[in-house]
Amino acid sequence: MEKSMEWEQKTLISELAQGKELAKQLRNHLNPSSSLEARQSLVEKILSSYEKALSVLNRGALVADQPKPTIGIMESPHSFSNSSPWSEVSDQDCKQEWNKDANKKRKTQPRRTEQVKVCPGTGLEGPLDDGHSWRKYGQKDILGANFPRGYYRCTHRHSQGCLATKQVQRSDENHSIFEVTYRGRHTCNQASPPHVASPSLENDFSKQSKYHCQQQQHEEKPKPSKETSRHFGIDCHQVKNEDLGSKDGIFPFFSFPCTSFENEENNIFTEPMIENSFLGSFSPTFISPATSESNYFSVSPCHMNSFGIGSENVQTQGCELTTEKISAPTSVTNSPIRDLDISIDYVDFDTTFPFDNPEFFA
DNA sequence: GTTATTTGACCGCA
DNA sequence: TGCGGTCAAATAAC
Repeated sequence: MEKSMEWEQKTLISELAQGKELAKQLRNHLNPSSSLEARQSLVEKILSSYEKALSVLNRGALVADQPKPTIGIMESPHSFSNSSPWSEVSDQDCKQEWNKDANKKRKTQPRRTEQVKVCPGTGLEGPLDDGHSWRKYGQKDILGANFPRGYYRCTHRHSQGCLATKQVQRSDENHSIFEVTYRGRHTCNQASPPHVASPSLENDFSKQSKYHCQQQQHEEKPKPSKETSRHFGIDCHQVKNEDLGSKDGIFPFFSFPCTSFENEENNIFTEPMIENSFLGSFSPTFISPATSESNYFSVSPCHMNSFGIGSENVQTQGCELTTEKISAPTSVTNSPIRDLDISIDYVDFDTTFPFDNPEFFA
């Protein structure tokens, strides 16, 4: 508990410090010779940092007096209770929603959207490995979208009644970006074999020649072998929390690629810290296997700083982000920690934290 | 033979 | 009634 608070504190400090650092960089970019792109990028990063910090604070205020769920294994949706830190509005909604027939549509179901950018050449071979196994159950042309939307559900749907689903939609504007929308909550307890190369989502969409536009074709690569698929990477991974009207935290997690945690200076997640603070509490999903659309990507070190989200465009849509869970799938070959699922929920937030202490913000 | 994917059909909501 | 989401049979891959 104490460790958790310390970790949260570090998170806040890290985010704020990062914001400060980025602001400094932005200042340096204020001269006319600096590119607009660079400035915009910095602004986004700064906003991201502060949003992150604020979300931690907001959530902390919300959950301070509430018991925390154990992380990792998604709670059964039927087990939602008002004692959950994710209660508030969404709990009721979710209970209502989830009590319905699992097969019924749940349009109001809380969801979270991630944007996964595929870097051509280093490309991404599939949707993010969020530590769960997914099976595609449908694909649909969406009005106004150039690319079809893929529908996936947890492979443990039948065996364990896991109702989690996700939708993968290739972005129209940027074909290298996949928007992954998660719905439902994993109730499965995964105990699967290690990562295995799997069919790629990129291929999935690539195969659909009718959706190929000329512009895109140069981006599309021939179907890589399983071996080569390991060398693809994510350039950017944006995470949005949608439907936050629910304030639910049903998907209270970020998901981002991370590095191998080898740089203690840039990463607050040093290996010992991870082992001591995180791994011990992680669910099996933390070390879950590759999924049918798992990624095997290498991640540039810059993608993991401070909270590991720094250079990621982590966005929260709508209002507050009440809880967060961090998933940091990494290359099997690159990282000693393959899948990192870190829930900040796990961290107890103490409202007695000395925010009024000037030293904290120094 | 088993498992995963594809795809047309169906259902329900707006 | 159109559209998004899901089902389930057919097919492919392993």
